[in-house]
Amino acid sequence: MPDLARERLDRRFFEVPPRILAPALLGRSLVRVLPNGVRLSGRIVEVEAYLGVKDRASHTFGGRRTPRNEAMYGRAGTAYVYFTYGMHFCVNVVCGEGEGVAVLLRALEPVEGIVEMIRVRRASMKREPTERDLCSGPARLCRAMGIDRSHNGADLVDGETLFLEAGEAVPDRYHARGRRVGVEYAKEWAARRLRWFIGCNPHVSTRA
DNA sequence: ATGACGATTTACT
DNA sequence: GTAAATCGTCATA
Repeated sequence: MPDLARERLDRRFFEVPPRILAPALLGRSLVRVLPNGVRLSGRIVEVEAYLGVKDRASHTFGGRRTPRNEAMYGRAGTAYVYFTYGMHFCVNVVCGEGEGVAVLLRALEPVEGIVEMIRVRRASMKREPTERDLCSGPARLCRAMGIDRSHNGADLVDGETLFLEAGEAVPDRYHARGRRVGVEYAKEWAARRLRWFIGCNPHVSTRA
């Protein structure tokens, strides 16, 4: 019989507002297939919604549209990968209807390819990484999963190297919410509770 | 051409 | 808790 958790999420799943998609992504699987065929995956345990042109914390705030954020205006189910702080990549799931809205993937619980993830993450740390160090942050998970500039604009619905599988949705009663991280510059938008995570999960980036 | 700034992570005090 | 690392991007000139 088919393994329902390994079914892909269909396009319609992503064609919803970011505040709907964000919590719906908890418990789903982000899958990366390396050039050598090795499969890496993680269960999504923390996300943030970015509400587009009206949201001061969003890269598309005020209708800003540049080569960098172009992918964020793409069709629902597109990956928006950006480079920041001169050294880190972060990945978003574009949603809505081409209006520049997306959900940032902030933390995963490693599932497949953990040994490979440890090997990669070890390179950027002085001490030996623990399993909790691997994907507990938006840039950490990209590093561990081998996600970079080349995945910007990739299709997470039909893609071959980076995509989402159904996994198992997390019931609302296990959801925790809070302010988004690192967006203090966004003034009143910084206080909005647009971050969702699995409250009891040790792989989230921060619990606050 | 220049300068300020990150949707972060790491190590160190 | 604080500070350094590090550079692509974009607004300004």
